Amino acid sequence: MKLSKKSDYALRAMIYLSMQHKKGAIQIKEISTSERIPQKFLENILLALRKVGILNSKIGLKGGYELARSPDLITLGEVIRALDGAIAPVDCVSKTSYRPCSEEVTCVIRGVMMEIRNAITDVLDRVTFADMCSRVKDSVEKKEGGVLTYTI
Amino acid sequence: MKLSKKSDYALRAMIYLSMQHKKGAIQIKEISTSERIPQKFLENILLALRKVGILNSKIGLKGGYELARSPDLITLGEVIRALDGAIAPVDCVSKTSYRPCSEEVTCVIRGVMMEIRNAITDVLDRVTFADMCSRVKDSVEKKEGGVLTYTI
DNA sequence: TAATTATCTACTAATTTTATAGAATTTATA
DNA sequence: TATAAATTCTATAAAATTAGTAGATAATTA
Repeated sequence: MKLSKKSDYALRAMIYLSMQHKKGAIQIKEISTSERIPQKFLENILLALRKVGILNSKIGLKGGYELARSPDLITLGEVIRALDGAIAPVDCVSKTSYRPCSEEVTCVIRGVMMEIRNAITDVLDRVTFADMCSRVKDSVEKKEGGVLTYTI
Repeated sequence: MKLSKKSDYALRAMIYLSMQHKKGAIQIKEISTSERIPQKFLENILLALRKVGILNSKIGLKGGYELARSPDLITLGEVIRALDGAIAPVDCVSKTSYRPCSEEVTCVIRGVMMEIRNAITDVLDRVTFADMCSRVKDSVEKKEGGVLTYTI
């Protein structure tokens, strides 16, 4: 029941990009140093997000990545699915990678896992990166002294 | 976000034992063949459940395993934690294996993961093996022809 | 005493996760 | 048009976790 490093990095990178939305392309290197994510690993992650249409990229000098859509139209669930595949705890209750379990007809574990999957996706498919930005801002404002930096 | 084979096997074995509650010790071999679980693997699993006080065992002829408590006093969460450790998607929101995340003060991912952890444990710490037994029985009754066997 | 059953210690195999290497391609701009 | 800077692509490697196995030991019953 663990979030992979890959998805964790992806969420952080996505929050970073959402905070800079509409400010042009951001380079991998900038994200990787700011968020302390191994650069080569982050390359793979951002590439995957581009391939599913969450990010746009520009090659060459002054190139980089930016959101393909407004942050309020991208959910955490979409990002996690792009990297880790199905969110469901067992495949027999997955929408995106359904496979029947061995004894589906009377599988009672299935019922419980379905409840859990729904509970998880209720959160992940509802929360957008616009929400995450608000939370970051709230979190920054609450800090005494009002330092201008924030960390994801 | 995947349930391990180990936990899946454990749940199936526990449901099997719950269905036979108060009928004396059940041998590993019987569970392993009925539920199609590799016997040696199941040994490890049942041993782990005994060590945390969920099962009792008897060695020797006519020995075997049985529940240490009534099925309505054992939750799915307790079993999964015994085998896979923490249920929380990231350690910084785990009750049982808490570790601060790198930038906890303003970690907004933490907030979402906390919601998810709560959603998952709401289910897993509420549903007991007595509930699972009822579901199995319901599922059997609904089957046309009323075959007397059930499969988990 | 013999058969049966859990227990224990220690592996091994397979899979998944977490990266890394290096060449190829594209682009801005001096 | 050369150069530097950036993504892209293909491939591999290292590490960690998960899944499963082997075989000897101890306890119990009949």
